[in-house]
Amino acid sequence: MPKRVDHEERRTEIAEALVRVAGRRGLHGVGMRDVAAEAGVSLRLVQYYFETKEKLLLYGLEHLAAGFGARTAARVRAAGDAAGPRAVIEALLLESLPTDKESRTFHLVYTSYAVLSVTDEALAAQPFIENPDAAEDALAGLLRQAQDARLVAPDVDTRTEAIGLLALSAGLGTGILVGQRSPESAVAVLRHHLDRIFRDGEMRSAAGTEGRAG
Amino acid sequence: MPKRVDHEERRTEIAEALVRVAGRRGLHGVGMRDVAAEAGVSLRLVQYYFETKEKLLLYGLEHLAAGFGARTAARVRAAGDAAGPRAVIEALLLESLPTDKESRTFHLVYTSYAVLSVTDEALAAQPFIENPDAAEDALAGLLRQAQDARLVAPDVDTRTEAIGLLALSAGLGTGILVGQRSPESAVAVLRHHLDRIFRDGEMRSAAGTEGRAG
DNA sequence: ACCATCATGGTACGTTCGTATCACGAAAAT
DNA sequence: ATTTTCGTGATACGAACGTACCATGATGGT
Repeated sequence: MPKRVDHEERRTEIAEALVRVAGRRGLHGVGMRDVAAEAGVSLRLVQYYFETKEKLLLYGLEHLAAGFGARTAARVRAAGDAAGPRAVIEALLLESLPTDKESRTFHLVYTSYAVLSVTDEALAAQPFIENPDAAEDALAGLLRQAQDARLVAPDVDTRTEAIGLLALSAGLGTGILVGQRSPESAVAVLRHHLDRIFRDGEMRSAAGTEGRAG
Repeated sequence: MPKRVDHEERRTEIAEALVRVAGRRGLHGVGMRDVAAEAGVSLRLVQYYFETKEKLLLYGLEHLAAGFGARTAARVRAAGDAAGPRAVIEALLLESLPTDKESRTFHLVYTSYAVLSVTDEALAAQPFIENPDAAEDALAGLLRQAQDARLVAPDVDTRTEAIGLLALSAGLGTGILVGQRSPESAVAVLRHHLDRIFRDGEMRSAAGTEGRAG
């Protein structure tokens, strides 16, 4: 047999080529031939590793989501070493803003997938439910953690606040994507809301501490 | 000449057919023939009233945006007769949530357009900047108005809050669209944030009134 | 050394899409 | 009454797309 290539690695390369061309020309209008050319392989090869386009798209979505998860985890880990919950939360939310070109590509393609999944039942809407739910749980946990550390007021509904922050950052992200809003202003708005949550926490928990512990 | 048909009316009918089929099968994968069949006319007719597909898509976007604007204005007008700024703002924000099927279609197709506009330069990104900017101005104005009526604390940055509310509602809308979130919970989150803005206003402006006016 | 199998290339096929072309009836203009 | 222009239909065309098919080196197993 020939050189016994690593299939998974090859699939990854092709999937990344798919994401690249989708970031340039849009997920619509990306064809097998485009992916093949971008990956530097023949059309047959793309067919070989992914038998059908649908499977290619599905794998591309999984790869995209996995990459985002890893990037976010790395960013959170990097921020979580020294700083407190606020920094971790900020890192988590800022990662989901299309600030640099790489992040821009991710958000564009991911949003394209999300829109596609509404009408194309083949593209499971599962990732678009599970992943946000996981993020929501994580963020709610971090907020609760901050609440325990008296950085956030005890009467704050961490679940609702987590939902709101994620939806806010998603909305700001699309605003950046379509060119309506600058990344800087989006970051400012996001920080403003974080300030609100954490500032209120300081004030009220300080008052609460006085009342309770003298 | 034959029956001298109203061009604009015909274009509207076809554009609405476009939106309908786009809501069912997605904006991608909507072809001239599909639109023609949905509108109950021949392919040639679609070509006749819109020479090219690009022009059809553009007109469809304009029609969609105009319809949304009219619907929002009507809803705001209906709410603005009796109630205060809070009700008006709530009406404005709730209209931009895909609660019923009609609104769902609008949001899906509009979002599809937005995603398209990022890569297809033909589809002007203009509507996706101008319209949100207008909504932002309107909402900021309403908040300022509420601030003048002492319903919102004077130290609230109305512009930032308007941006945040709109981004929040956009993000919640996508969450509903992909099936991650129920319309009810989205409405609850939105109301929660409105409560926060207006509740803080009552408390602080009451305190401020005592301090200033005794 | 042989052979079965893996990796890869080239290419053809059927479909669908947007667009262009040809054709014709019908009514306003003259 | 004729002519010209408008509205509409049917259909053809070229391109692009996803997929299928055939071919062929290369190499690990025996």
